[in-house]
Amino acid sequence: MPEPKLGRRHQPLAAAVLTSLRDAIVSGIYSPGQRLVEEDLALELEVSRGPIREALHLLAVEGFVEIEPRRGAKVSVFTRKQADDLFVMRLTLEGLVARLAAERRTEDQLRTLREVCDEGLAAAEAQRTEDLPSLNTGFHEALADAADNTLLAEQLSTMSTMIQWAYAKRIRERLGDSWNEHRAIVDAVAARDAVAAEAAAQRHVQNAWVAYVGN
Amino acid sequence: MPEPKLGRRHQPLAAAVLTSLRDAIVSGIYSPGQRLVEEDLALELEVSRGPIREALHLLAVEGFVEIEPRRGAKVSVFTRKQADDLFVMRLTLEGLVARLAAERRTEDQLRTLREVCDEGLAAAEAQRTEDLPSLNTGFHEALADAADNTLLAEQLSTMSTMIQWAYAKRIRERLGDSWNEHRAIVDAVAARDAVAAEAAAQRHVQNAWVAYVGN
DNA sequence: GGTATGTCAATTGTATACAGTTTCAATGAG
DNA sequence: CTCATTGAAACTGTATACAATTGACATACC
Repeated sequence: MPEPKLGRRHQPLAAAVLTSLRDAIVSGIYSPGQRLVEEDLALELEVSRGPIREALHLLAVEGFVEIEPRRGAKVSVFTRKQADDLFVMRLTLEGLVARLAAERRTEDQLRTLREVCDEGLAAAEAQRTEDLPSLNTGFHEALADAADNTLLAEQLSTMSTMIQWAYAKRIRERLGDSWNEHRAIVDAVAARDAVAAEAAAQRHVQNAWVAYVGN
Repeated sequence: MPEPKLGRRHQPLAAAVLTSLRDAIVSGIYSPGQRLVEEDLALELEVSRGPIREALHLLAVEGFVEIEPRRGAKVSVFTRKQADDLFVMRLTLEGLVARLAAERRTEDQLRTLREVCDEGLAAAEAQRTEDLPSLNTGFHEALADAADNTLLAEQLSTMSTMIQWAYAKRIRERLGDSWNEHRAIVDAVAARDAVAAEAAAQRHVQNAWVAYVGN
């Protein structure tokens, strides 16, 4: 096995394969419903079937692929309903994050939140749209950090990836608008107003939903 | 390979291994922190390392074991905080289920809910404690069915298993009391009162928490 | 002509073999 | 006595080989 194509060794290959496949799915290289044959993928990524298998099964748990015994894996197809179900869950959990953040935040965490938020607002006003996605995830990570619930943060992370993918076709750039909503969350968190924080976070996700779905 | 010990063939061995291991962990046969060596498990369950590996990685995603690269898997150790974090999440999601159920239920679903609830109340009054666990999960499954959000139902299912495990040592039998709380949820669902349903469900989980933790 | 059946290719499920790391203990030096 | 070194054992990560099942297509039968 000379010069493997993906990430460096000894972070297990399966991990590299996992992210590689997930990226390929999310970015649309593999389209929904498409069959994912283990050996084909193995050839393509230049590893043996073992790591591929593991990655596929993990992706099945995460929900990106569906596996039927003896019939193999295929990229998940999302009905509108499933996507909406996901969204409702995220709405709820994002509200929880905001509430917890309001209750538990330290002054340090509040400071970083403010910083990220200001940066985001500045980038939005300056139309530096290429920076907005990473700032956006940065904001939500900071909020999750303040909420201090690792499990919740991980859940939300995969969920938001899935939602992004599920609604990919309909996304209109609204990353600029969202920073005013971010600010509202930060203000509530600063005031330790749990109810307001939760409401603001839910409004935020709600608006994203409207932008994605277009109703 | 003559006469494998676990479930019948052609539901993949990995699936059988998965549930077998999870049961063993939850029931305390493997204690928190204990190392889970692939080959030992393979010998014990009379399969090769392949299925064991897969099952372990899936359990890692579910949160029952932790895997460090090149160092193997061990049963997760739960801090009090992590358990509480889990509980908060469940509290929120269980509330969401009740709310959705109140909004979306059909008459049929309401009928089954009522049936399960009556059965549970009867069993509780008759002190038939051995029937209560399955009736309890039956009730929550029926509620999830009415809520009509598969993803949410699956999430909650694993979460409740984990919580049961995490607090296992402290569980006091409160399965009898809980049926009055169940009834309150059903009434709210019947009246299509989403707010009341959500509140009742959260009260229910909250009480379970108190019983588990003992504060 | 339509349905049942048999055969074959494709693909997954499982086992085994080997290579590379990590761990742990014994040994030796300071 | 403590700490670093080194060697071997244990274990994981990966590859390859084989067995078993499925699905499709062709063929035979009613």
